[in-house]
Amino acid sequence: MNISQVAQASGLPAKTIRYYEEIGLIRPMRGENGYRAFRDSDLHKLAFLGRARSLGFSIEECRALLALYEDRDRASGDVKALAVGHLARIRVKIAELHAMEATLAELIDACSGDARPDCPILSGLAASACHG
Amino acid sequence: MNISQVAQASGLPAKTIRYYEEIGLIRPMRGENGYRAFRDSDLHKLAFLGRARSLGFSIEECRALLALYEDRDRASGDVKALAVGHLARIRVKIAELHAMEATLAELIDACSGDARPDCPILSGLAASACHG
DNA sequence: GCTTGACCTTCCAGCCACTGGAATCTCCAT
DNA sequence: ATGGAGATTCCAGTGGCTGGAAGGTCAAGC
Repeated sequence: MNISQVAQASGLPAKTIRYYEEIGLIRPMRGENGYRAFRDSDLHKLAFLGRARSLGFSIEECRALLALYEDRDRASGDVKALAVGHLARIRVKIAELHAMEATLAELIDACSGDARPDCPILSGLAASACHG
Repeated sequence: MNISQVAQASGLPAKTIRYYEEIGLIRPMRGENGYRAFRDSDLHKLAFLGRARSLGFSIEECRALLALYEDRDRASGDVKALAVGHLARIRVKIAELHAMEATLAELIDACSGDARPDCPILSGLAASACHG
C-alpha cells in the first residue's frame, strides 16, 4: 500500500504518517522506487495511533501504548495506569474549562451587547475575573 | 517599576512580559540604562491580559480585547461577540473532552488492571474506540 | 515516445504561546 | 573593588503537526 491509501484507510493525513515514521512510531518498508510500502501491520498501528490520539493521549503516551500493545506479555495494570493518569488529566482540563465557561458566561450575561460603550466584560477583565 | 516588580504584581513571568512587548501588546518606556520602565497603565494592561488569557482567550483575541478596552467609544456588542464566540469554542472543547472521558472511563472500567496481559483498553484502541 | 497530471519523495519553515539558557550589562551593598 | 541580584538580548526548543517548494516516479492517453 502506498501512503495515500493508508491515509485513506487510517483517517490520518499523509503528512502525519510521514511524521510518525520520522519520530519512530512506525517503520514501513520501502519499495525500489523509494516509496513507502505499508503492510497491514503498519495500517493497524496507524489506526491504533489515530484512536489513541483522538482520546487525547500524547505522542509519548501513544508510543508507550504501542509498545505495550506489541508486548504480548505486558501486564494490563501497566496499560491501566497510563490510561488512569491520562483520564485524571482530562478531568482536570474539563474542570478548568468549566471554570472558564462559568466566569465567561456570567460576564456575557451581564453585558447588554448593544452599541453603548459600557461593558461588564471589559470591566470584569480589568478588575477581577472572579465570579461573585 | 522594573520588570520583576511588574511580574510580581501582575502574576505573569518576566519572560512572558518581554514576549508581550515583543509582539506589541504593551509598550513600556525605557530608562537611561536600557531597563524597561513600566507605568501603572502597563501594569493594568498586563493584569488585564493575564485575566483574559486565564479565561482562554488567544493572544490575538486579547489584542482585540485590549484595543476595545482602550477605545472609550467601543460598542459593548463588539466585545460580547468576541466573548460569545470564545465561549462557544470552550463549550465545544468541553464536549470533546467529555466524549474522551466517557470512552476512556469505559475502557478503564473494563480493564482488570492486574498482571495478566489481557487488556480491553488496548483491544479497544486496536479495534474501535466507540463506546457500546 | 512524449506529455500530462497525479502521486511520491525530501527538506525547510511556520504555527501558538511561551520557556530555558547563554552571554553580557547594570545596580547596589559591602 | 567585589559580589550577587537583576536587567538586557538573542537563539533554540517545546508538541504535533501543517504548508509549501523542488524534484523524482508512475500510469494513461495521443
